[in-house]
Order: sequence, then C-alpha cells, then structure tokens
Amino acid sequence: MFGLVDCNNFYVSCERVFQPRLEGKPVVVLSNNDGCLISRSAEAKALGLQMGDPYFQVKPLLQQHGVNVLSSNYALYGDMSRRVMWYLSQVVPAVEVYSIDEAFLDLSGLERYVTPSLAELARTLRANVKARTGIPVCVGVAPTKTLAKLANRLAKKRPELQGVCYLDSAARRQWALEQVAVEDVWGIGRQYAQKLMSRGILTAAQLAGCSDGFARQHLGGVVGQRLVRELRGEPCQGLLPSEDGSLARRSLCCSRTFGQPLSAFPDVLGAVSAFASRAAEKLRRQGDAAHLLTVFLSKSRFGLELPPYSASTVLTLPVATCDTVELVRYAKTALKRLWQPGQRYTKAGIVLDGLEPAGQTQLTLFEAPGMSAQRQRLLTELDALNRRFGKGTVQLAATTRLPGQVRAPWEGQAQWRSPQYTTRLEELLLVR
DNA sequence: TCTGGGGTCCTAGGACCC
DNA sequence: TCTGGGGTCCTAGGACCC
Repeated sequence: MFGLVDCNNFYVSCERVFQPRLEGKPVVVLSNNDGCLISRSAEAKALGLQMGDPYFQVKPLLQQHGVNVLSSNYALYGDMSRRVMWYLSQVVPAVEVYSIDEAFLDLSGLERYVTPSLAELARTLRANVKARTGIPVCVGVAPTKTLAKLANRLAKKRPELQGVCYLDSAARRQWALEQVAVEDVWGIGRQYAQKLMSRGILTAAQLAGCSDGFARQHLGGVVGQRLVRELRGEPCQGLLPSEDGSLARRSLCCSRTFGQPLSAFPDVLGAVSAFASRAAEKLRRQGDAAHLLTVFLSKSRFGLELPPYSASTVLTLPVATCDTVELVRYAKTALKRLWQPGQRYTKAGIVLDGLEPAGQTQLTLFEAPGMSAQRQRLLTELDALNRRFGKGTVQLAATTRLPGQVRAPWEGQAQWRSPQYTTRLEELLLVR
C-alpha cells in the first residue's frame, strides 16, 4: 500500500502560518518576477482564478475582490517543507519526497499494526502535520502510486471525506476511478487527454479498461502501459530512494526570466555567471560533480516572434567538476558561442548533467586529482558563509552588482515578498 | 562495386510532473 | 509594458563500430 500526502495550496498555507489575518480570505502567491499565479487559496479559486494566470491579466479582478497578493518566498516554503517531511519520516518507515509539497509513503506491512485500518493512520498523520507545522494536508491511500494520487485528489475535492481517502477494496477503487475525469489522472497531460477524449475515453475507469497495446501505442510506450496497469491496481513503481529526505538529482538547472529584455553581453554574462554559481552550489550540496554544462538563451514566446525562440549549447567538460570558478568560466565560453548581437533576450539558464559523485574525478595528465586542496577550502568556506548569512553573501566578482546598483539588470521584481520568518535571524516573527 | 545484421552511444525533441 | 522554475523519462534517428 502507498500513501500520498499532499499539502493544500502549499505556498498560501505557509504564508498563513505566519500571517493568520490571511485565514479565510482570498490569497494568491505569484511566481518569480511577479509574473503568474502559482498558488491560490480556496477563496481565490472560487473567484475563478486559475493556476498560471498572468498577473497583469487578472489584476483588475484581484483588486475588485480585494485579493491578498504575495510574491513567492522560497526560503520560507523550503523550510516549512522540511518540517513536514521530517515529521512524516519520523512516523513512517519509508518516505519519498516527491516535490516541495508532496510525499509518497510506503505503507506495505503496516496494516497489521494500525487499528482499525490504514485510514486511521492517515487521519493521525493529517492531524499531527497540522498541529506541528500549521500546514493542512490531504492523504490518499491505495495499492499503487497512481491510485494513491487519484485517492488524494478525491480527498481534496470531497469535503465529506474529511481529507482522507482509502481505496481498500476493488469496489471502492472502481467507484473512485469512475469519479475522476481522464485528464485528471497522474501522467495524462493536455496532449494525451485530447487524444483519449477523441476516442471516447472520458474517465479514469475507461482508461483502466484499455489494453496494454493501446496504452503503449498512444501514451508514450512503456510509460503509458505502466500508467494503465497501475490504475488497475498492479504496482509498477516503488518508492524512489532519497538520501536525507531529498532525492539525489540526475541533472540540475538554474534559470530565470529577466526583469526586462536584455541586449548587452555584459548584462547577460552577469546573469549566466550568477546562475552557474548557484548551480555549482546545488551540485556541491548533493556531493556531485558535473560532466556536461548547457547554457540556454531564450527570447519571448509571445507576440509575433516565430520559433525557434530558444537556443542552447552544450559543453563536455574534460573533467567532472563542482568548482564554481571553473563552471563560471565554461559558462562564459558557452555563452559566447551562443551570443547573437542585437537580440532581445528574456531568459537564460544553466543545466548541469552527467553527474557523478565528486572526488571520483579522473586524473588528467598534468593536473592534481580533482581540485586543489586550497580551492576546496575556499569553496567549503563560501558555502558555509552563504548558508549562514543568506544566499549571495559571498560571490564571484563576475556575478555581483555594480556599486550603486540596487538590482542587477537581469533581476526582477518581487514587490510583495514576506519576510524569511524561519531562516533569517533578523526576520524572525516577533510575538509581543 | 556490390552486399548485412546487430550493437552502442549520443542528441534532439516531446510528453509529463509539481 | 507586464506571461515561472525545476525536474523526469522515453523515443527516434544518426554516427559509428564490428
């Protein structure tokens, strides 16, 4: 049996923990650059606001209804997420942190120890997460991950279930499958949903009735086959191993839409250097080194410009590295290759692939193994300072703002950012 | 000049997820 | 004027090898 714990409207819930006056009111959280809506309270959803709506388009509606608007505060959400996940890992033997606001639980074998059923365990988890962190969650329990997702969805949508849905019998599973539209099944996106609906497959129950051959042919090969089997109750995916609560990534990325379009090389270089530097930090935190570095540059997807609006270039590094200085240098080389004068670039990013544990780096003929001890000390120190005093406290000259600049040219707006209540001493919540 | 099968590895692109 | 960021996995096709 698998459980899925999903936090309701996670970013809004995090904000409400520290600003109780937002309780019961419509609230939305905006993406980077205050661009789109990425989290909505139930009250905001009721106004018809959709996930991903551009802020500038819905601004009149937000004002008309007095909706509380917040910029995103990832330091806060990341910290709250760790608290929720830590609690779960204390109670359940195996937890897979699936995203910032969701975790799969392996509940197999636990039936014997909880009375009267796993539903009771789910209710306990739900109550305790709320009591300990202030975050409301829903829990779905079922024989496969795909069915646990489906159960969770019902737990959220049906108030009478009180946040918990346990699909313990074949009859219950069949009922659940009939309640859910095919486009709401985990793994069915826009394209597949359209294809399925044009063939008269409208519900999860109908999809579960499809043959393996059909699934393979129309839903992306083995992935689709696995999906359909899981809907029928046959487990095809286990829990992914995660070390100290977070998954070891196979690739990692740091990218950002600029505050405004950029056409000057030094401005874009500043951005790309900052992203490379940030990516190197993430790499070191998971103890890896990268073999492949990709830089990409994008122009606006909107308006009259025709594709391709994005271009990328990949460098194969002679030696896998996690050294900020080297990665920034390679990124500059890649950017030069890609650069076309006179363009209005709106976004850039760095992707690191081909990850391997750091320290296993092969020797090259004229180099010491991996990094010099001195460089290693420097980077360790840099990470420690940035962890302690906040991101960007110490950085390479290439990534910094010029004296007198409030923001780098590529940085955007975050007009309504809440304080980092839990991760910065100066911003702790004061109770008087 | 004609003729073949079977692998691997890499890249680009597409689909999906939160 | 203003439209997020960070991932995963799979397939197809080309280059190359024996």
